[in-house]
Formats: sequence, structure tokens, C-alpha cells
Amino acid sequence: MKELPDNYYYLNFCEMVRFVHDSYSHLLNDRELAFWNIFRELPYNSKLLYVRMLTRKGELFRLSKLNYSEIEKISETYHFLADCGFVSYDLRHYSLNEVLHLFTKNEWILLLQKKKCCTKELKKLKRSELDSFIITLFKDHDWRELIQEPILKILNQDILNTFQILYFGNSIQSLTDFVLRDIGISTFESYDMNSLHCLFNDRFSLDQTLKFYKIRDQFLESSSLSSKELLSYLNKLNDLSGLPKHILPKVNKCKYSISRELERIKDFDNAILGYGLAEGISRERLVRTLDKNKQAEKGLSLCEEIIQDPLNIEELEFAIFFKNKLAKKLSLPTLSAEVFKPLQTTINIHKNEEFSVELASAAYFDTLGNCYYVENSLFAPMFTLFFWDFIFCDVPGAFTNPFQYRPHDFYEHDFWAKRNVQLNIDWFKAYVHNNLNKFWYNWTTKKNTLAPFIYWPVLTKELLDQVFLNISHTKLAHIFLHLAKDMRGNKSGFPDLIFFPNKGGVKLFEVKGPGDSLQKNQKRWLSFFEGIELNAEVVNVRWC
DNA sequence: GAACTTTTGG
DNA sequence: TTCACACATTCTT
DNA sequence: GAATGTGTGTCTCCAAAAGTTCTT
Ligand SMILES: [Mn+2]
Ligand SMILES: [Mn+2]
Repeated sequence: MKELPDNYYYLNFCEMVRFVHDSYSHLLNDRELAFWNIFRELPYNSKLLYVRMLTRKGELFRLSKLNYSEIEKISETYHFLADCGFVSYDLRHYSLNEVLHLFTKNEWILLLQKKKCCTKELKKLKRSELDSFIITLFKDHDWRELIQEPILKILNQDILNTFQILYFGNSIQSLTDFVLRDIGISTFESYDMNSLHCLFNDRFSLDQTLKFYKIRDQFLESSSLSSKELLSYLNKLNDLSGLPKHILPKVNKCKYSISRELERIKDFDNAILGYGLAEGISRERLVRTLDKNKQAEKGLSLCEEIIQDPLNIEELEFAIFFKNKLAKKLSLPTLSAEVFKPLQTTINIHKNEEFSVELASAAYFDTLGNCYYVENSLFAPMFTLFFWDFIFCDVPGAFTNPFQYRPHDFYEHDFWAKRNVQLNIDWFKAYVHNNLNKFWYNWTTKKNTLAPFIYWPVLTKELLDQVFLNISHTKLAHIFLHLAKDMRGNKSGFPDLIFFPNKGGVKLFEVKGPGDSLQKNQKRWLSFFEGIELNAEVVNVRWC
């Protein structure tokens, strides 16, 4: 773990804001521009204190809780911040409710002694009960006289939020990502960002995006909403316009979640309405809800529409299956589809609460050879290691900050086309065959670097050696091509175990304990492995 | 004061 | 924010 | 037994400090 300078948080903040200021100055409004221009001129201590406050939870802080060894002359420091509009400290602007959590139970009880409250009685109360007691106590008079120290309110928190969204391109990452990188916990690939690209074209699209995040956060925090409330969320989302391309999927996902909630509370009409607004991503739920709402004909024709132009294999398989189901319901002719039946074996092992079924099975097979519990952490990561240079190459718009574990367009349909990779088996065969050195070079030099699909602890040399020894380049090429064709859809569903028996060869096992059954994506991979003649079967575990 | 959760900071 | 599993309920045969 | 829906565990970095709850 590396040592950080004692003003690390300040340096990180400046690095981020300076980047945003330099590359997005044309998007920033007067308030945001002033924020940075005034901040830069603040005394050093005030800048430190402000950023320290930014990294903490909430917006109110007791001065006594802001003691940092590197920040001196705290009183002077916060007054300067207040004069420049970065904090305020007027108690009259706070409600009792906001201030409650700033003091511990014991502190409140001490303060209330002056109000001749019975200490023993109060100590018996739970925190939440004490809170409501205090609220009622001060219903008619002022609580502020009790407070003897300044309470600071941080201002302009929303600006940091805006800057983070501009810098990272999402609302998940934050200044802590700098720290995690700098102390060596997460290593990011050092890709080029020469073809610099703006995630937002104009102020309007940025504002709409900020609005979207606000609506989504509000929805995610809420619970057991009524039909009316859910609809109002849906309408708010629908009123947004001019959103940048990379935000649209998030909006659709949010519309989907809201509609799913409408479906759960059995407001099928509005759920159907909402699924329709989510542009494609929710056609399966739309069909199911139409069926629940006694609109089987409409569901059936939507199934046909999906079959004509499916979004992915999952959707296609669903449409075929459900079309049949609805046809039966409507007494229409049906097609009997061929069902894939994977090979099955049964093993009896002792139940041990300590280990999962997968680990217990792996231990069982390990006595007959070498067995590893790899699930999705073998083939997809190998794929990433082979194609590393394509994944991290500098395509315009792919990388906009140093904290990405994958390019922005990773899951887009034209991802490989943009990188001049033909999704063609001969090309893949040749590529795998000719790039083993590259694979091992990446495995060695990129170790512990964050990358799509990769979970490093599983990827040991011992395991990979056996994979290359027992699985031909041709078969690997087939697997990689399948992955490349639909990375989102095919990154999961791989069998639990890979087994190298003592007598030689390789087998993939999907472990199923009692009461568990194959999932759709697991079936698809098993059937794919059958197609390329790679041994894969289901292991049913019986406890004994 | 043990056992637990939440917050903090590098 | 993910995937796979466990478990409950309902449908289908 | 299949299909469907819901909830859970394990991850997201980790250790120390602060705060709460409940037991002895
Ligand atoms: Mn599994
Ligand atoms: Mn399994």
C-alpha cells in the first residue's frame, strides 16, 4: 500500500475539477465557473477544509467534528469559506430535524438536563424514540439556545456532483476512485485518450441528464409507491428530451423498473404503457403483461414481431416459447419445438454446511483429477486477455477519463466493427492460433489490472496451462467468437466446474443441487459446447 | 462492556 | 451492481 | 415437473473509530 501526501484529497479534487473546467468550459454555467475561479483564490486552509467537508456524509457539520491535523486556524478558515459562499453557519436556517443526528444520544441527554428532563428516563429510550421526544419537546420553543458551537452547512455540493458526472460519465464513481487507484487497490489500464471526446454536446443535454439522475435516485429511494406515484415518475422521465446517447439505456432501464413495479401492483394497463415507453428493452415483460391483462392476441402478434427482429437470443427464445403458449391458449395451431437435453450424471456426496454445492463437488472431482470452480471467470477472461489490445485501443469516445475498466462502447453492436475485427470463424481461429504469445504477455504484464470479465484470482498459470493443453485453439476460437457476437448475453451462464481427469481430457460440469435447475443462459452454453464437441454435462448432486 | 452497525479515511 | 441460487407459488400434464 | 416470481448471498477495499443497543 502506497503512502499518500497529506493533502491527497485536495490534489484529487483539483485534478478532477481542472479537467472538467478545461474540457467542458463551454458547458459550464456562470455559477459553476465562478465556483472554480473563487475556489482557486481561497486561502490554502480553507480549500482543504472545504474538500474535507465534501468527502463526508451529509451537509451539516459541528465545527468540533471537523478536526484535521493538517488544517490549522479553523475559526479563521471557516469564516473565510463563509464569506466566499462555500459554507454557511446560521443556526436559524436549520431545522431541528437536520441537527438531531449531529449529536449522540448521550450528548442530547446532557443538553436536555438544562431543560430539567429526567436523565434516567431518557437513557431508556431508543435513539429514534429520543428523536421524536426531542421534536415534541421543542414544538413550541426554540432548540437553538442549547447549541453552543457553530454548525457549518456546506454549500455547492451539487456542483461537485455535476463535475463528477462530467468527469466519469456516470453517477457511480467519485473522488474515492482516485484514492483506490493511488493506494494500489485498483489498477486501471493506461490507455490512450488522444482522440478526446465530449460526453455531452450542450448544456441542455447535461441539464436533462442531471434531471434524470435526480428522478432516478428519488425513485430508487422510495418504496411501495401507488399507481399514481409510479405514473408520475414515468411521466417525468418521458418529459426529458435531448439526452445524450449513452444515457438513454439508463433511462429505459429506469422506465422498465417503474413499469415492473406497476405490474407487481397489478396495474397492468399502465405497466403496458410504461413498457411501451422503454423502447425495446422490455418486450418480454410487455408480452407477459399483455397476457396477464387478457390481451393474448396482442401478445401473440408482439411475439411474432420479436421473432422477425429479435434484440438478442434470449428474447428470440422467449418469443418462440411464449408464442406457442399463447397460440395454445387461443386454440391456434402450434409448432412443437425441439428441446435441448444436456447429458446428466448424478453424484452422491456428504453434505457439509461449510461449503457450497459447487465447492463440495469440485472437491469430489479433485480426487479424480484436477477440478476448478470457475463459472464465468475462465473463458470470458481468456477472451479479454486475447483481445486486450482491441478492447483498450483508442477509438474516439471510448475513453474519456483514466478510471475506466472498459471502453464506453463495449456493449454496443458496432464495437468490433469499429475496431476492424471481423466476426468470422476463420479469422478467429487464425487470431487465437497466432496470438498465444500476446495472451501470455497480457497475463503477465496486466496482472491485477481491471478489465471486463476478469477476476484475477481464478486465472492461475496452472489452470490456464491445462486449458491450453486440453482444449484446441479451434474450440477456443469458437467460444470467443460466440462471446464477441453478444458479449452482454453470453458473458454469463458458463458451467460451474472445469475438470481435467487423471486419464486425460477435459469436461465442463454445471452443478445442480436438489431443487436447482438449469437457467436459460446455462442451457445455451451447454448446447453450444455440444455443438463444438466440447464435453459438458450437468452434475446432479445428491446429499448422503 | 460485548456485539452490533455506520462512518471515516488512506 | 452482478450473477447464480434457494425457495415459494401457480400452472400444466 | 415446469414455469414464474421473489428474495438472498457475495461481491463492490479494508481497518479503525464512532455510535447504538442490549446483556451481564
Ligand atoms: Mn453456478
Ligand atoms: Mn450450478
